[in-house]
Amino acid sequence: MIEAAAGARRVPVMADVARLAGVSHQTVSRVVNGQDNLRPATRAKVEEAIRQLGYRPNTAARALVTRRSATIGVIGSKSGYWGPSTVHRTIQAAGREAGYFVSSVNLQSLTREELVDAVEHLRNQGVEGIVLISATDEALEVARAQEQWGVPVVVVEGDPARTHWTVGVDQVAGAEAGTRHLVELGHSDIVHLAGPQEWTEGRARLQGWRNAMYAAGLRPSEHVTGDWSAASGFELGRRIAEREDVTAVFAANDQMALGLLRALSEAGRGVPGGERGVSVVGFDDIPEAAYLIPPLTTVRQDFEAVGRRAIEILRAALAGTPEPARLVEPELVVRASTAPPVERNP
Amino acid sequence: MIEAAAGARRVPVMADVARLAGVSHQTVSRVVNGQDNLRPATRAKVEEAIRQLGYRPNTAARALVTRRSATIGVIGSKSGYWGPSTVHRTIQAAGREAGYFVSSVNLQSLTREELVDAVEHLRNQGVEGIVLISATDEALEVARAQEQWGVPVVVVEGDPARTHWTVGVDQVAGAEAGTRHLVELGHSDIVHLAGPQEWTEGRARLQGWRNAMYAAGLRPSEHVTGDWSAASGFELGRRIAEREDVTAVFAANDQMALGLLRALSEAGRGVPGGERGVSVVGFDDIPEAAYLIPPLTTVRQDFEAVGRRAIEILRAALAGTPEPARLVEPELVVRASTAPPVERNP
DNA sequence: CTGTTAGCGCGTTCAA
DNA sequence: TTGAACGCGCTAACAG
Repeated sequence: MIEAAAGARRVPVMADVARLAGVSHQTVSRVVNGQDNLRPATRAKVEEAIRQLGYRPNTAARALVTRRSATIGVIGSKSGYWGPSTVHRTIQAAGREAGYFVSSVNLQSLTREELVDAVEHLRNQGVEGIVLISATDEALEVARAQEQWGVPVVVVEGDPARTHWTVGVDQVAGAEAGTRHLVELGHSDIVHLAGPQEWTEGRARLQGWRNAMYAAGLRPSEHVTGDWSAASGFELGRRIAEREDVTAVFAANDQMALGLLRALSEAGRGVPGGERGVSVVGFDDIPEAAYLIPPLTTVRQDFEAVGRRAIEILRAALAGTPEPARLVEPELVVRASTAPPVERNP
Repeated sequence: MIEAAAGARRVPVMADVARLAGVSHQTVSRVVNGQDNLRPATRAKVEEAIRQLGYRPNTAARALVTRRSATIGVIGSKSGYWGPSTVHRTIQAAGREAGYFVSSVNLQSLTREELVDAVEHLRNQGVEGIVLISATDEALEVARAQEQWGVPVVVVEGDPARTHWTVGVDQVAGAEAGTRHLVELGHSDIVHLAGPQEWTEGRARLQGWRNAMYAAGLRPSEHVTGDWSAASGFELGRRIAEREDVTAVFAANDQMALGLLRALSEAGRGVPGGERGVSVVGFDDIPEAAYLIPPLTTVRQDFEAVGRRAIEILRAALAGTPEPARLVEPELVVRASTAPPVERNP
């Protein structure tokens, strides 16, 4: 370390600022932390010294003494679906605005092992709280043990019955609205192209579809289950396309709807019109939804609201004044992929 | 703090482990850091004590004394396009695998001010290095001043001439391949639906298109410039659809191609066939590309390779053994949206 | 192979 | 309103 001693440029520390300003390091600390019992002249001197030296407080030292890392962790998943990744980005922005550093870890798969690993990783970093984005059953189970984690955990789209703090969109209401729209157009044979049932969203949307069917006095036919991907929407769509009685499909997300649109198109079944036509409703309102062929009627989720709300809840929990879960309302966006069914000639 | 002293459960520290194991805290440190000059029996004792207490090292204290935060920062953008966000997720995974904590900040817009802010934020956190994902001119300019930042910065899709460390896909080669494919099918009037020209990707793809046109002895017609979104692809596509002479379009990304497909469809111009048909090539190969109507021929980028490579380069830079930039090769994926032009009856 | 000592840079006492 | 002393939990350097 001879070089350092000899004057190689070191990162300036509080003591350097104190020396330059002619005060104690303690006074510098007060300026940095915005305390008000300081003579304006003193403050000015210190601020000038800070500027001149380009001083910045050492986060590690501060964290060590305050026992607060000013960091929160976010657990997302590696798959880049529009919804979760938008929530993730919003959380990062909101977390930073709230004065936190945001550390992320993306899971390859939502297995118990990977999840526990991620939590370990974040706890090692000393995060003050965690937001968990992908709510599968396994994730919820792990999150349930949060008392042991020592830090509050907010689960996005979690099951209120199984997690302490949660935030999300009213998935059931959204699915009901999407299905009801089809019912009101006159459809009665409405198939549900469902999402994976180990996801809370997948289950809730299935439930909403059923609710709306029963409410209309219709018997929900069986549903088919995909994996959120366009590929699965296409594969399952081919089978749906063979069923001439079907006049409408409510898909659990826009990607699957997209694959479905192509399957229908290939099968020569128009969307929405024509004698063998099929109406399609999606879920999410991805940015491309309005530009599909045809433009997709879908249920919009305000992912940014969810992300912001997640941070609000986490902050409240950290402050010791927990807030109740509150659902964000989804909104039906009607475009060109839905229309009344055309009379069929038997 | 009487409660604490009275025995309220504290987070265990190294000294607690040492006491329980009957060794010095230094020995515990050695175990924790995996040094090998330890008697197996001692190590076992310590490990048992660690397990029993649920001890975990305090990152802040370690960072303070080692002057290493074990954290790297990633700067991305709030817009959630497939490419950048895939790279972002991969970087997070690769960074963590390399033993780092990964702190992210997503920019609302890529203005100079926001960028400087993000860098400040990350430096305050004491990150050891930074990966900057969105390479616009402003971003590159800010990155250029990295000598002042005190930490190495890797720019994804940066301009090798203007940034120290960079990694990316050979955009020019990709655009050449996409355009050449159209040329080889027999098209000569190939329009380029370009990306924003302040993005290095946007410029490089334009350049590749031009190169391929000249190489084929064709005169590149003027290009139109979008903003990467499906909306802009649709708007510009409507104008392109009016030009009956155009038989092919090379779009700078898949989202714009998606919007374009709809514009062409609305204008009654088939893709790819028919007398007024238009062939379309995209760029990126988003997961939905294979399920558009028709399935999109496009240039695939290996975003995960880019993300992994970014971490490799950053690690090398941190280790003081910088590696040269190396481009990832893109790959043409031929699907159904391209075909030879049909003879026109004038 | 293991223990002792001395900080890392900062905030929290207290006293002045 | 300001300063001095102390310690946060850990690793580095040395001694044994």
